[in-house]
Amino acid sequence: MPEITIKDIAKQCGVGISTVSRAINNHPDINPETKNMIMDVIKATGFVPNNSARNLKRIDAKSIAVLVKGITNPLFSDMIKVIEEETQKKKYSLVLKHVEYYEDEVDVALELVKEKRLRGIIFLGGYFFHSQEKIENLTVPYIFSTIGTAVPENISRVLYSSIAVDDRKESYVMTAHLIGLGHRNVAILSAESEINSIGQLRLEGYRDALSEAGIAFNEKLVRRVEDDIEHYSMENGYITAKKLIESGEKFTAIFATADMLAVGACRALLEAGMRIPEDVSVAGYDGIDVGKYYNPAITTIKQPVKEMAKTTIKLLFDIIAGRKSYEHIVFPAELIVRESTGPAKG
Amino acid sequence: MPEITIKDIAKQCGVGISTVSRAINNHPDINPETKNMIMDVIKATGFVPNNSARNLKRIDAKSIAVLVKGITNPLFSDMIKVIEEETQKKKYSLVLKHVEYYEDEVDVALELVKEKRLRGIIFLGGYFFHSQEKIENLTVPYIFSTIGTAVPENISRVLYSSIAVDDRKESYVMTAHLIGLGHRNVAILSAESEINSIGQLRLEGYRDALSEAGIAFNEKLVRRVEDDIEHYSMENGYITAKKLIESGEKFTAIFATADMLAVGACRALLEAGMRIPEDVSVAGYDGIDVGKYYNPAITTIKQPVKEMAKTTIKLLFDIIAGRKSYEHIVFPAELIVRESTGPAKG
DNA sequence: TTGTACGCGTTATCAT
DNA sequence: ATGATAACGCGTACAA
Repeated sequence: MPEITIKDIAKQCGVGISTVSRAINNHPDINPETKNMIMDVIKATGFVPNNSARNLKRIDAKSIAVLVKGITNPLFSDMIKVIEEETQKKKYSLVLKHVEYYEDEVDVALELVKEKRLRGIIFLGGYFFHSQEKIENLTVPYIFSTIGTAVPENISRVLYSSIAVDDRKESYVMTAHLIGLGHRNVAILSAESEINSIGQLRLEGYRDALSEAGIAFNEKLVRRVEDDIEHYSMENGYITAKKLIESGEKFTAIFATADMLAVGACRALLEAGMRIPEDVSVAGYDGIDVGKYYNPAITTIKQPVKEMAKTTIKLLFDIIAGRKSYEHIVFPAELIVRESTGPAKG
Repeated sequence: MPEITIKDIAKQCGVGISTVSRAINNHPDINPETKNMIMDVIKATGFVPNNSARNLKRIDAKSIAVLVKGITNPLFSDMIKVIEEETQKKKYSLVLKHVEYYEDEVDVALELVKEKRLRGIIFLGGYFFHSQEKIENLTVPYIFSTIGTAVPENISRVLYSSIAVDDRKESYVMTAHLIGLGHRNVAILSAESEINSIGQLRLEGYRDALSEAGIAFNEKLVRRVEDDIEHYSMENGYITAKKLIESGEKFTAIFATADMLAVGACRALLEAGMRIPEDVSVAGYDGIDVGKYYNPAITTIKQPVKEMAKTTIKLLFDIIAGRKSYEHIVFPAELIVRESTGPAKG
């Protein structure tokens, strides 16, 4: 089928191509009558301009992009919402791009920058071990928002910006909370083992608290989630906690390094006939809704998602405007004690 | 900054533009040596082809798109995963596009078809009250996958395809289950009131069951969720259930028309000192993970999400291949009785 | 196997 | 206010 183009519209209206273009793009230099007439024909024919051609020609798109790796993460939804709002306020348009787990987010970014003439990028999720060489090709400002992400340590810090929570420290806080309640055998449900991954950082915080309290680190209490299903899922928390229980290893508390895992862990404990927190305390991490509504409500580390998102987008626009060149901001998180943690048994 | 183009590469390599193009696109007619040389230069310079220009030229992209309205819906994640897999098997590429709640999904589709030379579209989420006129401009096959969606009733059914669950019937099944347990005062947590919205359909199923059992419909037991926060969220379930409780209206069961709402409702009941299901039964709808892991596990209507997704993508490819022209498929859902529903009190 | 030249649909520039 | 025309960056006939 012969796609209808701006030329056809021009012909049908008996005007020049540029006049049609003016009508479409709300240009000032056009007679209202002509414009109306053209718009009528466009409506009637159902003409839709080709974005590829537009992007090709357009110098300036006034748009930024968010590259999201792991759309499942409920924390991202909130962040994206905030980013969308702020972007609109600045009269920018936002390109939301979902990156497959097997894709390289920098490659995707590189493509997108050219394709859409982006002015900036926000990376949400993913691990960042990109070659400095490659990332130097990214000629627009970009920010790593490290919620569910590790900050790239192998790249010069002046090259990029980041917004993060100190995962190691906050994880320490949570573990210390449990130890403070008298728990000596604290199991941890942990995900990725890659260096600098959040999973790893949270594990280190756990070890920090242990060693500070003079508690020997027990490898058997560190349970890695299944690798072949989604890492931070309730199912994985359930499976991993179940294995822990069946292992016979003694513990009075479980620190699940994500609320999603904590929910699954709770279920496993309950099914095994254990009470929470009377028999076993359960702690999560992230501060997502489900922990608040679960029964029992789950003690967690709440990341200030909205504030982080606001800061992220503000920083990006500051960099775009040349008011800043880069910045690395660490946000404090908050320990929220709810019903799932209590004094150690006995 | 002067963006680097295919011309620059050609010049630097001392070859013609088309040769570079051949190298990039894995064309057969090219000397491996030449190709390697070119690829090296591309790597070194960090050249990335401009997708807009490519799309503009390319006649055939072998790609389809999924337009998702309401990325928050956990059901969508599963569907998308399946669709991605099947699409890859067919050697097609998939464009995943998030549609804002205020955007018209057909407009977005129209744009995208031109921009990316799509061969087909799957609509996930959104309400479909589009003018037939507009939708007739959509010249590629499209399917409405009605999970969290209402099928467009105002458009000729030969124009589109749909994959759905009979919301009214399944809702009837759940309500009948509760009535069968002896419940006479069943409250319902319901969302949208637009005609043919899933919220409305599920409400009708509820009324069907009531009238069949000879139970008078009590308007006061129909609780609409807050309109200004996300409809199908735990928070909304919590707030709405709390209001119901505080209203003093008598009920022994709550049918939450989404599992997310059910979770919030459970929390509200528990906080009010009620036991589930001993004092009040709670039923959900959708069959998402959280219901399975909640305490108590929530009785629900499980939509066969994966099967539906598989059928959707298969149907789309059938239509693209011309093996079919359109089809409307209704999937049976499954009542899963778990811990949150039991005999009526007293 | 390789290079040249045209056109994809649009916007921007320059006349008019 | 309007129209002709040159890019935008790439793919692809076609010629070599």
